[in-house]
Amino acid sequence: MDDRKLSILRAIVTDYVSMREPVGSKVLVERHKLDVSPATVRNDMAVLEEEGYITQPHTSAGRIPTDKGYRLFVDRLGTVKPLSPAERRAIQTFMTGALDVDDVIRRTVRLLAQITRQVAIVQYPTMSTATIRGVETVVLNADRALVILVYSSGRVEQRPIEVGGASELDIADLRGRLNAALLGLGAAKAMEVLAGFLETLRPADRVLATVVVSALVEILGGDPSTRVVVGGVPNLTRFSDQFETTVKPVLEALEEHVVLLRLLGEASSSGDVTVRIGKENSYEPLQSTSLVASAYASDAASWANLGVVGPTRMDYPSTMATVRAVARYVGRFLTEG
Amino acid sequence: MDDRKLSILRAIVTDYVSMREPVGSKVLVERHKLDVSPATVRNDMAVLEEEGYITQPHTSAGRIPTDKGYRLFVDRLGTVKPLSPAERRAIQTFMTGALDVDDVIRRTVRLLAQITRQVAIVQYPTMSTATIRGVETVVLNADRALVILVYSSGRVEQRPIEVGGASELDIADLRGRLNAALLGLGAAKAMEVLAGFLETLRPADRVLATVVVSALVEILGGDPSTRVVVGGVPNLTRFSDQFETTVKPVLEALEEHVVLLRLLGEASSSGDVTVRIGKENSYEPLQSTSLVASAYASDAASWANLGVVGPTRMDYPSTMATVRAVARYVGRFLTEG
DNA sequence: GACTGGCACTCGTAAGACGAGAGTGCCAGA
DNA sequence: TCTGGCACTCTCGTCTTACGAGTGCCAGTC
Repeated sequence: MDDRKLSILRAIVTDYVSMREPVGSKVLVERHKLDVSPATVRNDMAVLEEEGYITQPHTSAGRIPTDKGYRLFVDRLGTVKPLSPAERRAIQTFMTGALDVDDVIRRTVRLLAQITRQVAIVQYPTMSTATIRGVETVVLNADRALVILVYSSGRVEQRPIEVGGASELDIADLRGRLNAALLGLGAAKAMEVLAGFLETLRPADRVLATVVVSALVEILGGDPSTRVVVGGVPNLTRFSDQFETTVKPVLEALEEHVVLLRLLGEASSSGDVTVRIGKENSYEPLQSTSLVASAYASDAASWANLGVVGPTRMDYPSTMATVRAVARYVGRFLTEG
Repeated sequence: MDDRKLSILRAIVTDYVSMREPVGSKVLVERHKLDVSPATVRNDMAVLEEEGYITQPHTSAGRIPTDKGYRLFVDRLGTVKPLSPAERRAIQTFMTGALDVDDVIRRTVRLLAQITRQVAIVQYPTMSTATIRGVETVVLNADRALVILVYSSGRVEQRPIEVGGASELDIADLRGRLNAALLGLGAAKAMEVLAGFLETLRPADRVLATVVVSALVEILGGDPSTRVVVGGVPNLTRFSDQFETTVKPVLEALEEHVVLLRLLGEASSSGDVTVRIGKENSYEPLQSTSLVASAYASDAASWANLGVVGPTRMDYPSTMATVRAVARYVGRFLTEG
């Protein structure tokens, strides 16, 4: 991959992000003073298209980046864009006067949505370090049983369920799998795992599992760290084109808090800001969007996540810088007072 | 106002609500077996239009109801539509397994959004009966002061503010006005009043007042009863027509929780379900929608509000029945345990 | 006096035609 | 390897036209 081709890709991405329309060879040469002719650029673009980095909406339109193109841009081409003084100031001061954790989170969401002008998602901080010590089941009679969740802190929660005549063997087997999957996890992580747990089972086992998992989800839902707060939804209107096909699924996805929790968790398992672009997202309704996420320190030992969701056509350098800065700031605020 | 004209108005409203397009004289006669000819209906429609109950989107289209038409329908024509068995069952069971108040509210929002297929708004229940005993101010120096809020329970909250050189006289005057407006109110009511407080002042006084009111809003924001939870936002997509003009302002309005709190409070100050249709709403971005709201008992002595927001073209009888039923059920659940 | 059938009229919408413009791919030549 | 030139394609906006739904009005009937 040629240096010039990379510059062209970079130019296409930045131009498309700011102009919001397919970019052609001529305007590209003009706006980025590449020292070659449009024809040369066209040849390079043909290669870039061949290799899947850009695509044409239709013949005789300019090119737009593909998910793969954005990925390359984010990984190798994006230059770190420093925050504007106004943004820096906003981040420095947005916590002054925060009342409690609820308030901190609400402020964080608002800030993140406002600066990035996108939809912000913030997970509640993990306050307890308790992890799951075990899942137990107690069969009461042919129809009913108890699901019991034991935390390392010693706390115990239980829910009655209807087992609809499942055999004790089945129940024991499921319990084993659940323990294998959940042991040692915090509430939030456990919730994430449960979100994808049913798919790991044979369809025949899912009837019983659905009931048990629901009970566990209800129990875990009592823990603040399994919750997320969403803000800046009106920013979705800046998608503008195609409402029914693009915005509707995203709106629906944003109400699926458990899914959001999982996506945030997947995205920011590594240390720094992480980006999931379009189809890289495991959740289909969000595959026309990108997720920029980061973990933040919620106390000395534990982490929670936050991020923003926006169109794949987003200003990645700025967004990443903002998410990183906010995550660091909130982390410092929560851990140091 | 003639009996037949009323039937025609009723027919127009129900037809337009279910078909979502302007309704003409011919189809009206066919679908509602009115025993008159289309020409007669047309004459009546001309009168109804004259009197402002219906209107034509353009010359050769059918008629659609105006806000005034819906109002008459709601007040005099709507027949109470009983809930479907499925809905009744959903309401009966949706609370089973609720963990805490947070969970009750989340479940209520989800239920309300799901049954009405509209956007649901639920105010947090009022848990404390504390009211405001007084607003105090302490001037620290030329620039800084303290705003102090004293509750009847004895609790005291304070915030520092920057007064930017306002005279002690101005500050005392403002304090007097605030006390007059807020004394004896609960946190939620106080928040509602503050939402409209600035407009009651002369523009010259607003600079200082803005600062003080913000401080009070921050303090009051600590009380759960000043919070609202919104759900079912994806249902907005069923507006479908005109995204930019219709849905965007509504989305933005839905993030203005203080405004929502005020609207809910205004709407359901009376006992039963209340409806605000289109322009009847005091908040401009929501004037293309209707609000159906009701109070619910949050404990033995106090009330909070809930409701749904939808297009003015909504099924009022069903929506009202649902809101009423949910409000009653939640009230009973909270007061009786 | 109230209702009805008939008729001319209006106006939005869908479908087609058409030109302009943007952008491309390709090729021959530097 | 790059460039200028050129024919080609495809979208988009505009214009025209035909259609159909729905109306208002009027003269006639019960």
